[in-house]
Amino acid sequence: MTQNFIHTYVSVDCVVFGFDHENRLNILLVQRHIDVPERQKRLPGSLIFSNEDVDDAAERVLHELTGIKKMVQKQFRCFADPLRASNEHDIKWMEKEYKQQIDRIMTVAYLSLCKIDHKINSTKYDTVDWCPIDEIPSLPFDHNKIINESLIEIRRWIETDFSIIFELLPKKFTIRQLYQLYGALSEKYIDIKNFHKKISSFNYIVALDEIEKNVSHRAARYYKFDAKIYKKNNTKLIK
Amino acid sequence: MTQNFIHTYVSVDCVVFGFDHENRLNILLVQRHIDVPERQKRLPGSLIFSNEDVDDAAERVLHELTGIKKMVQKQFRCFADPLRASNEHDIKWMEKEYKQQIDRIMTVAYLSLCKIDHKINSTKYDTVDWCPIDEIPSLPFDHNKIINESLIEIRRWIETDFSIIFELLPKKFTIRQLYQLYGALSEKYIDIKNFHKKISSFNYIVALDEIEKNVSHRAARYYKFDAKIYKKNNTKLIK
DNA sequence: TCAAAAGTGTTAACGTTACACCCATGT
DNA sequence: ACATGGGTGTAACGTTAACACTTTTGA
Repeated sequence: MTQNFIHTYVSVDCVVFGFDHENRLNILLVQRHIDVPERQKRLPGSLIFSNEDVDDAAERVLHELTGIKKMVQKQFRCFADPLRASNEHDIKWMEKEYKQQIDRIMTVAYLSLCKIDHKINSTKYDTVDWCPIDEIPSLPFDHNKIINESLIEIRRWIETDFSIIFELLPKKFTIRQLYQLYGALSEKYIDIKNFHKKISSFNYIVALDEIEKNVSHRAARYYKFDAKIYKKNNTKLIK
Repeated sequence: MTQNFIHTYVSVDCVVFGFDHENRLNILLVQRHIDVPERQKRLPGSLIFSNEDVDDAAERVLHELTGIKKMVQKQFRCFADPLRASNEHDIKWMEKEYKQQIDRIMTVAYLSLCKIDHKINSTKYDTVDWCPIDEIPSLPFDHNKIINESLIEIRRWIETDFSIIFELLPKKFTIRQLYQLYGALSEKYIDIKNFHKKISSFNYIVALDEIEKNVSHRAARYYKFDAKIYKKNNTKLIK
């Protein structure tokens, strides 16, 4: 009986979202030359060290991935299907990557958000690419499942704390940009005019002097998000 | 480098909520005679087996705890502080419980809900007691921390899916009972009269013929919750 | 001048809040 | 009779939704 208890490796995997200029959600996928011939895209992740908490491991992975120190991160689910690492290719890859036989592996999945124009400076991966969520290829392990769950989770997150949406937008943004992003993240439809009126009525959405340039229509005003004001009286977008 | 990767035991711990007749949230705590002299209350939990998924382990723990087969359960967080199992008493307890040296242990915490009048038929524990959340004693490991987080989580859960609140109520309930429970689980204040009107307007809240007995005021009607109707048009309590 | 989107204004519908009022029951 | 809570009605208020109208800009 007692010998049946699991004694396992544990990893973290990070789903990093970005919002591109064609109004699509994207996810960061990585590749390394070292992975040839199993070379294929995957979610960034790592086994956790013996004296490391999972949150710290996720922070480390995110830093190795982007070069950014403090990214917003949220643990959302532990994936522990006993067969999740039983694919032949995946087993080979693990042996190569970790230089030891690994039987079973559990992973704790994290969600993170990144402004898509932010420079990505990876110390670990050779290739780090944004991939639109509609074009995610078949990934190793249960990474496709993790991504599907993360989509549910990011939507829930926006409902709970609207302000995290600004992590995905440039510092200066137009209300249309915010509208498009909100549309990509929420089931609820709002008329853009009414959205405009509502958003601009919030005191934590601060109008800037700057407006768009070289657009073939009336230029939109840029706005910024003021986190301090938001914290004082955080209004839900939809009551 | 490679030898530094964690290779660890993993457990699940279950926070089971109940709602008592004094309108207090309660949590199930357990004790076993075998635990003497370290005997103390703790959250129910178990190491997971080598061929077991975490969700299945939680289901097993809940069944061993209550005798109930299919309880509502929700994974809410992995706790992996490297020092969470470093207390001397906790280490001794683990040796006794699992008959092997255990260095580090991660746990995946689950939230579950139970009608407080349901008969508890534990196959594993000698003592299973409801404990009001205001009277939770000091518990081993990080169980107090887990409970604190579970309170945040259950509130979030109610916001996302109002219907789970009925898992905590008897099958027949008065609107006042529902109101008290909602008050214990939500920050939002609603006037009881308006709450009554709103709730009774929902078609998934079905009025029964039965009314209260032996109360020193006008007897309240009993209602039941119809999950099928709810699923068709799930209305949020507060938009 | 046209197309496209910014931005403002108006109104009706809807939901919420705050009470007033009557009902039923045990003490 | 009174206290306590059940249950219904209503009017004021605030928010949302739908849409008309004006403004700005490039082609």
